[in-house]
Amino acid sequence: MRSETTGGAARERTFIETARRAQIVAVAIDTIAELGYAQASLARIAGRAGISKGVILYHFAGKDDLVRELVREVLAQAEGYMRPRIAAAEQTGPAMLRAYIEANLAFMGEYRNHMIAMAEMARSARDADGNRTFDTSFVQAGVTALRELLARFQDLGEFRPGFDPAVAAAAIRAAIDAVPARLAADPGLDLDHYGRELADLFDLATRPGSA
Amino acid sequence: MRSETTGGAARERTFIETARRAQIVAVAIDTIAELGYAQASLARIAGRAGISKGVILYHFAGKDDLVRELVREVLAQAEGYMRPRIAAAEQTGPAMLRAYIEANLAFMGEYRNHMIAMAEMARSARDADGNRTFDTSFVQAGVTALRELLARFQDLGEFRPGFDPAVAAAAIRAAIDAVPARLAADPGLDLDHYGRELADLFDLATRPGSA
Amino acid sequence: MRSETTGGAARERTFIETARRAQIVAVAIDTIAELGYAQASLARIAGRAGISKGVILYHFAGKDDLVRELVREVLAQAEGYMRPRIAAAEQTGPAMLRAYIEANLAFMGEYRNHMIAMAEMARSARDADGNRTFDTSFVQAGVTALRELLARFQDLGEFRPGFDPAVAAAAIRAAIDAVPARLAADPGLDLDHYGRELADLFDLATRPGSA
Amino acid sequence: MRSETTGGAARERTFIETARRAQIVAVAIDTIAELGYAQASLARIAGRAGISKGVILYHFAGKDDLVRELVREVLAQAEGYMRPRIAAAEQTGPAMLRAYIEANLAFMGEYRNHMIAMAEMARSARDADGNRTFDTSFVQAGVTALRELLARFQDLGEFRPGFDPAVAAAAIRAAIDAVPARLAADPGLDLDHYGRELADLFDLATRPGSA
DNA sequence: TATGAATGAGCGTTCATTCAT
DNA sequence: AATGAATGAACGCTCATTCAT
Repeated sequence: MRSETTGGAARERTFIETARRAQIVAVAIDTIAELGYAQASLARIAGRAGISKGVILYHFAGKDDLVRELVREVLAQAEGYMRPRIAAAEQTGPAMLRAYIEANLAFMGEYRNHMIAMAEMARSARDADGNRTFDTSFVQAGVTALRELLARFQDLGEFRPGFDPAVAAAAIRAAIDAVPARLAADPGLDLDHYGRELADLFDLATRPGSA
Repeated sequence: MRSETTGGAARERTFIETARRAQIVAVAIDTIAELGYAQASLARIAGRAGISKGVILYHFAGKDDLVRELVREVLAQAEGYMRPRIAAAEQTGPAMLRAYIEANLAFMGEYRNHMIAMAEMARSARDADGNRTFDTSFVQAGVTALRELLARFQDLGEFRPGFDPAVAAAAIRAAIDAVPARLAADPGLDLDHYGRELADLFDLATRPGSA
Repeated sequence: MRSETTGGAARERTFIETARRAQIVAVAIDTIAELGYAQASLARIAGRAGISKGVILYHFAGKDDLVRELVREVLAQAEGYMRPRIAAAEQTGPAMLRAYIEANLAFMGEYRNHMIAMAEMARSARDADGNRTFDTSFVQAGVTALRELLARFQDLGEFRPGFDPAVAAAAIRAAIDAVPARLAADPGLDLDHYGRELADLFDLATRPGSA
Repeated sequence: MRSETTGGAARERTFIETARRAQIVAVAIDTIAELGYAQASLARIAGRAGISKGVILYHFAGKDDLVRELVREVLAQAEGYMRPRIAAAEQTGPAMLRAYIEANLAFMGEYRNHMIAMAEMARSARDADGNRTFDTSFVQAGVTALRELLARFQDLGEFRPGFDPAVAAAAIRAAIDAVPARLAADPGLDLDHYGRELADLFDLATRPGSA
């Protein structure tokens, strides 16, 4: 098990351990996405994975640890997916904003459950005292990055000067984050269309020289 | 006892019963808003209300029933608050959209916990099998009404013809629904400013003759 | 349940609650005495009491609470039993010491399991970090009271001046505390005889004018 | 693997095996002494030893086996330490009793954790059914040896004829066995003083011609 | 109308132990 | 000789719910 023996020395991971951890995280993602965080008990996750509850606790220090790993993983995957797409866009404000929105939606199409699970996590995961485990921090992080992008190009005159980048960033993120729920309700949703429409809306909303 | 929305003879409620139900719902709203749905056990709610757990189950058929009532109540309150404000606006698409957004934000300012609790509910409340108690239905309802408004005035030429009213409605609702979370993180948030900014963004995004 | 509703206002206890608490404490005493603290799980105690595990947790805030109540009760009982016996003795050092020892042994005869359970508690009960729940404190308390008695009458010249009251008190308490274990091993032990012998030994050991 | 005290062909132990067993026992002693028996899980012991849990179970048949070995070892060490000290004393009852008590205390000073662990064992170690692993047997053994010593010299007239050697032996052992706990509570305890005081007390209590 | 009592399922976690490697 | 992987039972505890009063 993790760090049972070593005193923090970052110990290598076995092949089998890596595989199991990945499997467990994957099953956890699906479970959370389908049943919600509160219903995703270790027993339920283990059951779906066809393993005993103990296995999870052998590989993870606790439910918290599993959840944290899960979030880390999805975040890494999302970034790995989206960063090149945004980098590939023309480096102007509007083009990057469109690329950002569309890349997000594309990621959702390919990693649907990952995103649904993340949305669940972000809003539901709390400790026993009711304090948020991720007290908006990682949602906040996304909003902040976006706000900075908007502000930077607003200063350069590529966006309309009048709007508050904080509010715009929040609105854009919210529109994106709402997609998983819609997707769950209507699995046939056309994400390409959705992404383009969303990009259009916020493009117009932030385009210079309109107000 | 009886409290399910029995289809049959909708038995009158005594004064005391009405009062108790209202009290319980009020405490439940605050509890959910502060601690989250998962931590809002009947025991906790009863404790904060200064009554015994049994009282809740005397007045409500179960937790589900309480939650359903809670949602019903908040929705009714929200509608009662917003409808006149929207009706008071100039009856054009853009004006009504602005009124809609600003009324929503204003409501949040005055009934903060109500809205936070609603957001918790919408995303968290599930039964033991993981099925959503409100399978997006009431969020959906809000989106649908908004979509119809957009579509109607789009047909009349008061909105830009090119956009998909469904996507726009979803984006607007999402931006509004994200506010409670931001409010929880930053209680000093200026809702008037936020509302105006949001209205500006979506006004520009939907204004005719821009694309 | 305790303090579910009230905010510390010491709420009266129902007849039934009092009875249940007493029953549970009694069964817990027997269970701990017979099986040891570590084996005395809530489930085991409940099983022996013919009730469900939940009942215990309904009446006590947790295992800790139960244990604390148990200790409190036994201590109170022991004091109620012994105090009059010691008070009834001639108020000289040696006579009181003898009365103290014999009263202790007599109590053990009548409340055998109580004392065995106490001994278990004193030495075994620890929290999850390995810290003693009763870090020798209540054993210490007994030793301290005894030491003071010895010291007081030593000053008055009723005990031999040469000995260290702290060591003597510890030795006497230890000799007494060892009895439950012997009793468990040999249920036929003659406690009267044992008590008299013990009193003789420590009488001689502390008598003035011998060294 | 084999490590139970098999009655049969007592298979030789390799050097490495002997070393590992000794190491494990040593760590177990410290762990039990510091955290108590209940907290001294195999995982915890292995962790402190820097080895995997499996190693312990490779070298010992189970936790029981480890504990038994531990006790055997400490007893052997204690005897090796004390026997020469007692043999070196003048071979009279009182002198040997004093030597016995002081040798015990001296041993505690030098092998503090060993004795604390022993005390924990003696009173706490039980199997899953609550039966004592050492049903007082080894404590009993110590008491018996002491009782025989007292009885022998009592017959020779070197001790006061009136007392019951069984009770006296039990009291003396109890006084000695209580020291580890006091030592844990007050690490600065002066064991020499304590030993001398104890010896004085029991010397006077058993001296001939006093009653 | 309300309460206190009790239940049973489920939770996350710890643990000694087994087993293949 | 040693390890890592896995298991299953048990633990203390929380919860929604039932029921007699």
